[in-house]
Amino acid sequence: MKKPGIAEVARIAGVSTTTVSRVINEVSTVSDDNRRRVLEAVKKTKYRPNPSAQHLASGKANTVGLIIPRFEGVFHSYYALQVIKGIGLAAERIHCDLLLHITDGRTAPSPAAVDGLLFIDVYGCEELLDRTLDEGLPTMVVNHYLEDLPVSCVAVDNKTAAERVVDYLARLGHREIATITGDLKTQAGLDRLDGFVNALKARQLPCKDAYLRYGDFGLSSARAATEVLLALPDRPTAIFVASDDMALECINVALAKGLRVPEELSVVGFDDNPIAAHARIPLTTVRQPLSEMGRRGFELLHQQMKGKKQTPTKLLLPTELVERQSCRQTWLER
Amino acid sequence: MKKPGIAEVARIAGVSTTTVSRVINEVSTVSDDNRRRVLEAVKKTKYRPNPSAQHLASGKANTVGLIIPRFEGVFHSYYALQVIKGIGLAAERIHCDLLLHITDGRTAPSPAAVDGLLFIDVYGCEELLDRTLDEGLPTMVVNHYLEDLPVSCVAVDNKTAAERVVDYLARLGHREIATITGDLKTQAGLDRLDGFVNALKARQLPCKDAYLRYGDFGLSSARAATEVLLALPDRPTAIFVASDDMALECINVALAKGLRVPEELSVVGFDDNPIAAHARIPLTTVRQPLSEMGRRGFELLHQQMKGKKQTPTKLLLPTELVERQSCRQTWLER
DNA sequence: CTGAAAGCGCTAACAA
DNA sequence: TTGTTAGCGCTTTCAG
Repeated sequence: MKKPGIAEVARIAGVSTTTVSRVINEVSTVSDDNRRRVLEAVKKTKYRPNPSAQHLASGKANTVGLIIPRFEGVFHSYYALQVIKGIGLAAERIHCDLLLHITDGRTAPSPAAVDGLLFIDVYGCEELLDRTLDEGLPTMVVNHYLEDLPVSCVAVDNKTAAERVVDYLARLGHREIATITGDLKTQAGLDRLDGFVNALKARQLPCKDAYLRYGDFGLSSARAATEVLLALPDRPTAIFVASDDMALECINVALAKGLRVPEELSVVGFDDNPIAAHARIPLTTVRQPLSEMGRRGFELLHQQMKGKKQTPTKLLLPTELVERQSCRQTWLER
Repeated sequence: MKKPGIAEVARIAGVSTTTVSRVINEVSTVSDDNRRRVLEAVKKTKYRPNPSAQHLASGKANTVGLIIPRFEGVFHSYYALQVIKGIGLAAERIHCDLLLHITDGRTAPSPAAVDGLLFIDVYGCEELLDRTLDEGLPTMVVNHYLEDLPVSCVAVDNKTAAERVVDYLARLGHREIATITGDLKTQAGLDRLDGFVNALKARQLPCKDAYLRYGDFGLSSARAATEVLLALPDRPTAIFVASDDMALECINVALAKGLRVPEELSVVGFDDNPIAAHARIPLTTVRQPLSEMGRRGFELLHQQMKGKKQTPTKLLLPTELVERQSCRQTWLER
């Protein structure tokens, strides 16, 4: 009792394999009568078409390659998983296969095996990306906005998010605003810093070098940065921290030094980790649509795959400032 | 300039397609001379075999299906990602493709498309697993130990880990030991509780009902549980918490109530999250070999795939107690 | 609306 | 050691 083939189904239904193929692919018109009989035979035999054969015969793989750069940093948070979730669910919905590759850029799915490639960021995979683009394979990059490359991408609008944090803090009356950055080797880290500095300048707020502390998304770096900041003679009244983990650590340090948060120090994080809402002092932070980024990326790629070769789509997803209890109006302004 | 096929390579090398196939698959013997010429032609044409065609012709897909249950809880920590990483790197190493499916159990990769199936846990996918087993497809379950099913699995030895935590705490002189459990719908949650209770009984330590607080891996549940525990007239001197996130929250609550940690309350977590080492009070916790679990699971499955149908392998991976600074000897015993 | 026949790109006997 | 020849299981013209 081996696997039934399309021929077996055809025999049972009393039609040709062509007709079976037609109803499987919901293509062309088939008489209701025949359709019914085929469906019946399919159920009876538990027939499942062989994807490889379909691919070979039709030229469509119905598969997208998912590239996850083999970069340690990627795995240090729940970040990537959220994105993968968005991609995975979107793919599942339309019954598209995902070929997962965690790679340092030197290995990759065979172009012949996929209809398109979806990169979760591009660390170390720049060459691979270039090659893919050359081959004309539909490609999408998620979580990294590539300004100059003719490739579709969807990322979170980190700059605007940072600017809005500054706006928010400024509206609360803060003028002495510092930041603890993320890893500046990442685009997220860089953009959040950029947006921060831009907003400060735009509002003519002081932008002291001493207020720019460089972190790397690690807790230790946040701790060190906070300590420096709080020891400053003109210590800031608010700190924009580039991740929730770091922000929570920042608050810990401040509290330990006897500072009251948010009364004497306002802190804003970034991510909206589940942990942020449940922290000792519920954290005001920036929510990023990670799953949505994955979903949108996949959906856009999928359109690209079946549509004409459109010009690359570039998408920047908006964030949302989630107000909780780690910020307060400065008494100076009251 | 379309994709070169094996025929094109053969033509350029001046040999038959069979010979090309032979050198591609490193099979049978080919004269050094021919091998060289084929390799050259391959390089020149940038030839890459079409996996679907290979699959169809050879019957080997060189692909394993990776099943991730579509269960919200799975995505709430960095947990799954570590496991995926282990699997992904192992697969990459031997150039095996991974077909990713995030599913609620009602969809699955076509059995014809894969040589084996690797489940990351089984929530909601029990039926799928049964069906797979019936079909005789090589199967492996990771992160869930299935005692009674004839299926290979590798999981973390949560019970023993919990027992060793109790041992450790007891050696420190603690007798009043409480626990905050994880979600008891998960095997990890259940086993950690089991191990805890067993160890208490084995050492004839008090095992009061009031000391067993049910959490769900969420921070709120940890907070509530801790508050109850600390309000007890005979409040425990040590708490074993089923996850680092919850343990950190537990410490937060204790600290807020004016308790000193670890002087007045020892806390042990579980996971060894990156965050545990960098917490205000570096957390003593249990390190679980997540990536290794993934890697081992994959490797075992792979052997199963190419070897004979062996009897299922069941593996329980040992954990490691990481001593940091959240526990202390009780003064009672000094 | 239906089916016969020709492959899709590759591998695997089987001969030579 | 090499090449010839059938397919693998499906889709797709192209007639009917």
